[in-house]
Amino acid sequence: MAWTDERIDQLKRLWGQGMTASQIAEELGGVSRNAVIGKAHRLGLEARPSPVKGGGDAAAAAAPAAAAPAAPPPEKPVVEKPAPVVAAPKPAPAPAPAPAPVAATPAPTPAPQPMVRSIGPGGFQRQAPGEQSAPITPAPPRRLVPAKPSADMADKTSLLDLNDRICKWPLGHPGEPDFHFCGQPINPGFPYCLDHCSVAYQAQLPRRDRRPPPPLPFGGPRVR
DNA sequence: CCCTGATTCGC
DNA sequence: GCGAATCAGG
Repeated sequence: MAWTDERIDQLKRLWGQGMTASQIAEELGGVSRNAVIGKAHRLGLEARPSPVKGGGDAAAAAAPAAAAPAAPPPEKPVVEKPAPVVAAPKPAPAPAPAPAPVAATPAPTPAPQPMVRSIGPGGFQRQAPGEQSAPITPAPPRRLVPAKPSADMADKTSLLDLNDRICKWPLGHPGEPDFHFCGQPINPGFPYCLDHCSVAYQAQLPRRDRRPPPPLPFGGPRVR
């Protein structure tokens, strides 16, 4: 994979945004983490705080000092990554000069000027070049609700009701108010009742009778 | 072990 | 110029 102008530009932006070499490599595709680092150095991009560099104090004190005051270095999310689209979390800005809520300052709200952002592979909005604050407000923690908040749920099988004798087929989606499980007696040897076993398991057809899998959109998952 | 970036060096 | 191999800290 060659370093086209476009890819070099992308490398510069992502490196500047604080993405790790691994994340950038995954984003670009077709290159290794080493390739990204090597290219970054050849381009003369600003060095990052390295675990190896300096006498320990030099890198620990000097490097973050330059970048820390305004924006702390991004933390890597603890989220697992089944897909490469989880990359590029935006660092939370320092909370010190937190802008007052919009409701509290109704008077002089400047007209929102159109902000140009590109869209990443996962649908997230990339931070615009001059943009200082995180473009995406971190999702607030979900409100915790009792397992059975209402009478509607009284006879539903909740997560806490699950045991090895009842069907664990989920009905609805986690987080929704009526999310629950089937709860019927299981088909012995399976985690689901007979009905849901018939949904969960399908007889293996002979190869010649199988319908070829539909082509995945966008060329399918990346090859690594 | 995993991760990180830096550096080296053969191509 | 490129990037795998290697180093070395977290």
